[in-house]
Amino acid sequence: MPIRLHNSFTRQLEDLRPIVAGKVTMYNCGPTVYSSPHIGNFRSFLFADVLRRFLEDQGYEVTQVMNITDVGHLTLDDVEGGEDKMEAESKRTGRTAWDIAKQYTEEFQTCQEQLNVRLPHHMPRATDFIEQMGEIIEDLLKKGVAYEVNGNVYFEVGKFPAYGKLSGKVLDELEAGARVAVNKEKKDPRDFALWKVDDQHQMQWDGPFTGGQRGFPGWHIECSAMSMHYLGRSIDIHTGGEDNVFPHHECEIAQTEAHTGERFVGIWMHARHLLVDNTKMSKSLGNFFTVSDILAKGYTGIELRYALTRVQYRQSLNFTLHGLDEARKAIARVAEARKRLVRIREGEERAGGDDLKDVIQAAHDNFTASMQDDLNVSEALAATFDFVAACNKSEASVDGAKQALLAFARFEDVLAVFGDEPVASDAPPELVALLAKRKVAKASKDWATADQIRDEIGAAGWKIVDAAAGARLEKA
RNA sequence: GGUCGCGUAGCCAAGUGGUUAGGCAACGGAUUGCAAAUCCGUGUACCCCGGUUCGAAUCCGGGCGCGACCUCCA
Repeated sequence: MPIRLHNSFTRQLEDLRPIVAGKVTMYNCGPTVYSSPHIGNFRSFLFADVLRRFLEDQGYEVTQVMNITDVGHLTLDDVEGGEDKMEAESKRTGRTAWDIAKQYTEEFQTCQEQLNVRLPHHMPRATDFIEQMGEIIEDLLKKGVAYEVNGNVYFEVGKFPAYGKLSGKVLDELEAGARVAVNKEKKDPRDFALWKVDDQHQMQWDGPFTGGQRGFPGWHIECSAMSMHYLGRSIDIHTGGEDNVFPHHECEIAQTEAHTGERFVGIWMHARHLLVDNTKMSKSLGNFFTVSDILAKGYTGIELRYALTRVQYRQSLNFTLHGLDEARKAIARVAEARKRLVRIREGEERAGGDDLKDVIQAAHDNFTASMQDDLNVSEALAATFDFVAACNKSEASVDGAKQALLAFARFEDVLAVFGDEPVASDAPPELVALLAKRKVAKASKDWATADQIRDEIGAAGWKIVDAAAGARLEKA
């Protein structure tokens, strides 16, 4: 069974057919580092991470590139005025744009670790690729699909007939002046900037193309440059949030394909936006969360990851704090089942005779089929929970437990929402001794002593679990 | 206005012409000296109205409601 993925470009599910058999090249639109990344950003990044993990699970050699946008992302208020997000934040805080970019890049990387993200192979910064952007601009100027006015360089959309195909926009509909002041420099209001002249800009470079003046690059050109640098002219998969479809990805296609004459991307994939309490996340509504906001409330990275991953990427996901509580319980259910299997494997709990072979096979098959179906994580989780129930009901043999744990390890490898394999028991010896004393007390019906010992163990941060198979200690 | 998506049991959420998705909660049971924890069991739900069909929550048409995008945004 091939992996089927939804291609935004064709609006259809398509079999993944990499350019080079067995290898997948993937580019993910990454963060703009002018403020703390929020959980909505991470829904997209986690989607990319799960995609990469599943491709690797399926035996593909993946090369993953995620850019860090540290320049040239123009603000709405000032789209044609030349100020970008980094500059705006700099003005607001009185710090340099370079400082701001550095701080938030580091914060982004910390969040990735907290959320159990497998790091992309390359995470290039736009500011390190000015020269490569210049090469593309130079070529587009030479080909006559870009033009220069007062030092500013624009891509001439009218020269690229396929413009609008990804987003489904008809050119005529992109009317001038709808939401943005008309820029008289442009031949056509739809034309977009490749290079902006601005000698006030903190981040400025000599124009990296013939006759180029000092300034900074437009937003879209960075992804074309970095994608081509690391992955070549044509790549298999390009991901981003749904808001990237237009204009960002539309512009990427235009400038890249006008430059190379080849198809830029095989499959475009876009993650639906996250909603919080059924409405768009925004600072003014008070439903805006960064990763650290959630961690500060006492939730773990993995709980947040579960909550952000559990719904398929193309469905809108409604994030709530209640959802985090549910995630915590669901994760615990999986952990409990794994713990029991570990105890059986380690000989700490009596093993049965069931090798769980059929159950394990069904779990693997269902999990794989779900993920192959355009990364249907909800179904893959259902397969996992069915497996939990089956394991709990079984009288697993030592080998059965061992194999079942390997299956759980695989599901964790792909989704990374359950955590590492739990340890059977690592209680300190003195507490184990106390537990033995309690057993004696209980046998002689000395409840006072037994309860006292339970309190002592509780005070040490552990709890006694009286199960049918005998009492054991677990971290409270 | 244009484009697109959604409406599933208390909540979250898969599925998509005939077979119990799953999670959380709730309820019942097992276990226990009591408790905690855990495990097992229990839900016949698909916005409304027409149509197609032997059969529709699933397809078609209409309606109502919600949301997203339309050069800030993952």
